[in-house]
Amino acid sequence: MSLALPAPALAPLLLGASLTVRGCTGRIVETEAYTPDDPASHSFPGPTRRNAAMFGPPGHAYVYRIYGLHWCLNVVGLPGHAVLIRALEPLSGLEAMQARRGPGKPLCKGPGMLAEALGITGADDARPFDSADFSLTLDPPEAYLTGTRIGITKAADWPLRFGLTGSRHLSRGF
DNA sequence: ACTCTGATGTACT
DNA sequence: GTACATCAGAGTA
Repeated sequence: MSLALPAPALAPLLLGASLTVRGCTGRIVETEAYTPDDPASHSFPGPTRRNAAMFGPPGHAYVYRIYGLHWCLNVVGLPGHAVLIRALEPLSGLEAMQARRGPGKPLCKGPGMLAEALGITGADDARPFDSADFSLTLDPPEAYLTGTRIGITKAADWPLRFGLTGSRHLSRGF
């Protein structure tokens, strides 16, 4: 299945998918869609050095730093379209994730947390998801939740947040 | 449970 | 200088 899709179609398709990053695996339970005509999207102003991967080939990563401290992982679809991976259900490589996150901390309950748990940094920007380091196996859900995106001020009412129904691993409820 | 705030890098005005 | 696709810790209740 090609990932060359508009973000609002790709985001729910990625729910349920198994994401493996260098030996650690999690099931994607929460995503958000960002499109080129969306004022909240990094692609809105057009291509720049930072967002270059968002305009690159589909099925690659777009990784950026947020608030100076955390990394966030996206899957690129059509040019200018990307899907932010917001939460995972940890499946394997739990010890490595725990070691990177620290004892007692949630592993993948938010975009910054999952990037830290999986060891993702800016070095992974533009990395393809069919490489030795990254792999993605789709398993689209029968049903999913829709809501408004978190932590943005522009286009705050656009219903572009998606989650797996009933998951206990969402960053927040819907 | 909640609200407030500090940390910190980049891109923008 | 200001705004940010965030998280953790401290405080209040």
